[in-house]
Amino acid sequence: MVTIATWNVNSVKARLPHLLDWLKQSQTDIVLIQECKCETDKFPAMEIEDLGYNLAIHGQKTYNGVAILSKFPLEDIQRGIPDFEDDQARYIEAVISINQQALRVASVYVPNGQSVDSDKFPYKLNFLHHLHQHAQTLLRYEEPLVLGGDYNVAPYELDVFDPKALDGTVCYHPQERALLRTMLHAGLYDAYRLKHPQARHYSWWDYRGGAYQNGEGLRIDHLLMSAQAIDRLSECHIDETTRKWEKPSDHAPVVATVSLT
DNA sequence: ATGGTAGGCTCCCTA
Repeated sequence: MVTIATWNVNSVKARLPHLLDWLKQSQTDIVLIQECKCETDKFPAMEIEDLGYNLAIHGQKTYNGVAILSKFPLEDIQRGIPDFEDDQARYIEAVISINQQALRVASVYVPNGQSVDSDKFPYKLNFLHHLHQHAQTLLRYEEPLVLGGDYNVAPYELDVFDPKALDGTVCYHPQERALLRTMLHAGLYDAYRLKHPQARHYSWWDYRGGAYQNGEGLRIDHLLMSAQAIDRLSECHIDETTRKWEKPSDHAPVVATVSLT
């Protein structure tokens, strides 16, 4: 059994104690993290390596930044979506060898978009378009594939606390939901939703307005898997433990267990 | 109620 998680940590330096504690207690094999908010050479690599992880980092100062933590060896590291010019560090991909079997993974941080009338919103749609194009390329390999990350999109009504009020706002706008659902209809499977078809469980809660205490969240962090990976999925859950800790990330980890021999 | 909180970094931007 191999466990794989995605977690937007909102600053790897500010969240290092939480990250280390969570890694120790959860013993997750592969962790895809987003919003590291630090340059590659300033990444707290030693503390994480000391817990037995290999690292692939695509860092950036102040904003963005993604990384892959893996107890198995990492190969063929790719930074950025191929054929997509982007000065923001939002995508890193690697091949993980597990008992001579290849599992391709990526840590993805889709732009938030800020608001629908912002110029960041078309950038978000363009990013999703290129992510979809690249996913199509990867799916043609017919391998176990996990594209995990903060997608900043809640695909269905069940994924937001107030679908009527939020309809048309960023993270729940028809255009971005359509783009994410295009990926889901083109051969990628949403691991959490597959295992919990009716559950209303969120992965992100705004820091503002006591959103977590009020149960006002969105399910925007996803583990999207190819058929070859989803066929081996035995379990998937959202781990709210860390969201209850002092000074938490606004996101909770999404964790899947896959049987790879 | 056009706010609220958090992180990084600079007196503001992003989420």
